[in-house]
Amino acid sequence: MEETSQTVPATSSSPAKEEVGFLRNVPIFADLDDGDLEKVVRLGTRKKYKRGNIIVLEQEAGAALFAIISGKVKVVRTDEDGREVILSIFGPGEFFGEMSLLDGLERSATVVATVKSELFMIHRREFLELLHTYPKVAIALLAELTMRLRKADALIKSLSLKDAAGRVANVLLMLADDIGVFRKGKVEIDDMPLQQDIANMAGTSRETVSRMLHQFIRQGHVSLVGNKLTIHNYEAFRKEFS
Amino acid sequence: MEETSQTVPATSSSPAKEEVGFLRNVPIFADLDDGDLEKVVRLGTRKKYKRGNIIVLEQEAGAALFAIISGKVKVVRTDEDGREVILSIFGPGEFFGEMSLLDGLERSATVVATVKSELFMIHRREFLELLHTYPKVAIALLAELTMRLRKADALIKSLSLKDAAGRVANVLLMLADDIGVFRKGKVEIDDMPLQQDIANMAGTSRETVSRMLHQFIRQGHVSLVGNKLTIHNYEAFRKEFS
DNA sequence: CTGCAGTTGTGATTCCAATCACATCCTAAC
DNA sequence: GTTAGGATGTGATTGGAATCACAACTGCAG
Repeated sequence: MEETSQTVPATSSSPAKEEVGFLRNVPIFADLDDGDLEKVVRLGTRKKYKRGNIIVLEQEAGAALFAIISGKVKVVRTDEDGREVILSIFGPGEFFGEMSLLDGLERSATVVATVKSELFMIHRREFLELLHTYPKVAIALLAELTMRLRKADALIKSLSLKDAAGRVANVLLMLADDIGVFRKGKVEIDDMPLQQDIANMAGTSRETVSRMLHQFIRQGHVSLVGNKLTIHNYEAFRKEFS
Repeated sequence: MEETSQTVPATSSSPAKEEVGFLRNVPIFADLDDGDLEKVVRLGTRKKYKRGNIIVLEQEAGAALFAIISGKVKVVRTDEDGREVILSIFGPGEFFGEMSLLDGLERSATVVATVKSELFMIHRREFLELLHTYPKVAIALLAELTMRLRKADALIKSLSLKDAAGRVANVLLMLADDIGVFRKGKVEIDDMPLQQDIANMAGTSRETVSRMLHQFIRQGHVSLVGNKLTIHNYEAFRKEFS
């Protein structure tokens, strides 16, 4: 898949047309029609980041909404002594940065590109306009925030009530839901995160993640080939580690 | 404070007028003017609950928005073996139930009245109408959900990175922010929750909460008289247990 | 007042998981 | 290929907090 941004669009003098495609995968914009999407595209800019680049920094006042065109980012909060929690991992079609944008408070987390990524950025002013012009977007945003709250609540429950095995299992199940490929009861998770990152999502240590993963393998719940993990029976696995 | 619902309103045939008062304390309705508030009041109904009553039950499909007129509720999720996490505690002016309402999914938590409470309830259909009629409400709701996400993220960080002392301190600080009275660097929290409930917010055991509370007292950070806890130096306490 | 259910305080014990400490394995660069 | 840095596997040790077990206190009901 190569960029073809030099292709001349048929109906407009702006270099849009096929650029609006990625916006259609972004849930909060999905309801808009082509014309509106083009307007949205013109409100923002594209930005590229290399693996490890910081996209937004905790405590910065800046405010913009980012949508991921390609790549992957993690949203983290960090300790005084450098230990980090991963609050979310986002991929293509997902967006972030809406929080300080909606309430004007400073950013509460840092966002880092975990691989080379291209993002679409809209500044606060433009986004708020958008929100008022297209109530649909506001409603879609409500749905998205709701989903995130549900996920956050589930994570809180897991962190509060489960032991290390349960918390690691929970992360695997979250990954399955997010990026897994379901096929006949099995789920394949290509492109597993590093064990350290799993640990930072599960609120445990890297070593414990390693041990739990192998425990799951010994128990026949999952198998791991290279970077691809397979959960053999999603329902059974979920049930065992609620 | 006695109910005076039989007082005849001056301008309307409905028994509204002084009933709209409580809605003004509800952030998502705060921007509406008197006339609109009266309409809102007529869309819903009042309900009373006794201490311990279940207001909404996890996994129910039902959908309604509840605003608290008086009293206090806790939002909990429960284990197979009965252990519970408290996700939030809400008091007068706060609302809940918007999630399954916005995304149509089943409820993900149970809500229980912790004291005698009176609630105002609006059904899904009416609320969604409201959302479309008054975009202001949608925007205010976005702000509220954002705040809840911030709180959830902070809790996740606390649960992931801090030890028992830090997590209990964190709950005290949350309570301070929510219901504390600030005066010259000190914060008084009247009406402290049960230790068991603090434990269920901090992801620890009741015994540990007891020990940590006494540790804080020995260290001079807080004092406890009857049911009132005082944090002697909010900033210092926060800093020590970030 | 008496009693009882609910709440809290505190020791003793147990055990899970963090940490420490390496060995090993990978892969990506040279 | 060789090498180096990152990532992972796994034992040994330790510590923090859950759990168990009661005692003490509190308030409310009768």
